[in-house]
Amino acid sequence: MASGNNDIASKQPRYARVANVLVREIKGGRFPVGGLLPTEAQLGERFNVSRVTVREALRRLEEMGLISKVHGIGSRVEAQEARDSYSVSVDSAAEMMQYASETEFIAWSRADIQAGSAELAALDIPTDAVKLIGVRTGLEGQKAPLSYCEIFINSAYSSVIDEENRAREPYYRSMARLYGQRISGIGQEISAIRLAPHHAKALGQAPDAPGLKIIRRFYGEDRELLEVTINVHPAENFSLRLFLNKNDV
Amino acid sequence: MASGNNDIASKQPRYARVANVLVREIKGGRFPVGGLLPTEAQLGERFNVSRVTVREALRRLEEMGLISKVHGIGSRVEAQEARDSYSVSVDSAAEMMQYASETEFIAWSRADIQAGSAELAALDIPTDAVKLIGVRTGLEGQKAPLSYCEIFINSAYSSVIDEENRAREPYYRSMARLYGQRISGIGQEISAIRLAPHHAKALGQAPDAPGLKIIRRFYGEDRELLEVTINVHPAENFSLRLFLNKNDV
DNA sequence: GAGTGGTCTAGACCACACA
DNA sequence: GTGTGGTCTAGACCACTCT
Repeated sequence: MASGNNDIASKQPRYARVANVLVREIKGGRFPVGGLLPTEAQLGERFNVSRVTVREALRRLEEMGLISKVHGIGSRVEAQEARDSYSVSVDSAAEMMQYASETEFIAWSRADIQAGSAELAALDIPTDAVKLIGVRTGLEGQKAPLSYCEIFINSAYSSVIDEENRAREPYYRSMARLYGQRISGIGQEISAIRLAPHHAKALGQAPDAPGLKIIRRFYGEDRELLEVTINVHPAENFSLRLFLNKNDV
Repeated sequence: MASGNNDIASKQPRYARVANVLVREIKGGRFPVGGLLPTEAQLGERFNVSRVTVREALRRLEEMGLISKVHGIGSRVEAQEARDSYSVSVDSAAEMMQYASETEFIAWSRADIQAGSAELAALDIPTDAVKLIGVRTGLEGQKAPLSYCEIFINSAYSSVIDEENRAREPYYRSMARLYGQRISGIGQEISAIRLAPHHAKALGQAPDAPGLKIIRRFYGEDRELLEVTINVHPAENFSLRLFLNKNDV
């Protein structure tokens, strides 16, 4: 067979046609979830295209989350409908967290907490942890702190805390440097609260003023929980912005 | 040349070796941001691999956000460092927004607003819009509403609003059905507020109680702003959860 | 060993951007 | 027109999984 795209009534590439047919057939139930697609060779024969073209089509299905491929096994159907997937792309996790690069954490107190304690259990922290309480401020002693922080660090990595009790970079980044631990995922839980007296005092706000509370969980390679942070921001000068880009599909 | 991977001291595929070298060279400044990479043919010659292999390598760089490809032009260097990218994967945009599937929006009032008015300008809405005010409730007349809503719909798509002034699905989904408009991106802006009297009344809360305010902007194909929603939730029974998965890289 | 996906090649034509 | 990336083919060997 020559090359190019000679099909009738077709302006789209061949792999797209193959992909579309397969998407429709998966949606229609011809290939049930959990089952295997025909082999690449069989699909090539069926659609009269080369294996490379079949693979290009399957790549799209994979990106859509419809199938996964397993070496030596085949292409497994994972879902009947393409997932909606949105991505947050930023230059660094720090930027996503909206740490201005010129902020600094100042710890006021430090405590070691045993796994199983009520406090850790409430936060789903399964390991021993070091708890730091403090505030995040702009650099060079600005007026009011930006947020009130409680930080729990997995004891296995507690050496990222230096004696100075100040930190100009997030602890998970220190972990990456010192232990080679990379962040594999971040959970965020955002809610509004009424500032407690100690929050209000630390932030220079009126008691009972509204505040934004953000709990973040940082997970490492093996879904190990590395760090949990609780940030309380005064409502007045803080909002969280996220832009989610729809992925292909 | 035969096939396979005959290189010395190399267990990784050839495209990976090509990709690694290029990543290092981009990082090192050999190919400046904004400039073009050598053509695929030139790279194939340099690394002694076929063009298909070069393309596989460039595909990786593209996924890392290091380059973008422009048909007829070349491969443009976009960044010196791989971006951190986190994705939110959910079954639907509705789930991401944490609409329980059993909620319903009830509009109390409707108004047409001209582009350029102060209200629209404050929200960066460039077009005429229809403004709906109402609440989101659980189905079957539950107690208190879940949130107080203001919804601005681009006038060009206002026919998604039915006369009943109730909606069991998000309007952007109706747009997809009626106009074929797909959501390409979503902006979220989250802040804590003190409930205004009309919020408190609608939500059955004490005045001045804290609340979570979420402004969402829904963009269509051409970055056209389709819909803006403002949701105010009582602090007590609402928190926003997001899980961000680190992408490859 | 048999069968699957993973990688690779050489060569070809098409679609797009720019001069 | 010239040159780029986009798509496609036929055929090949490698790496993995299962029997």
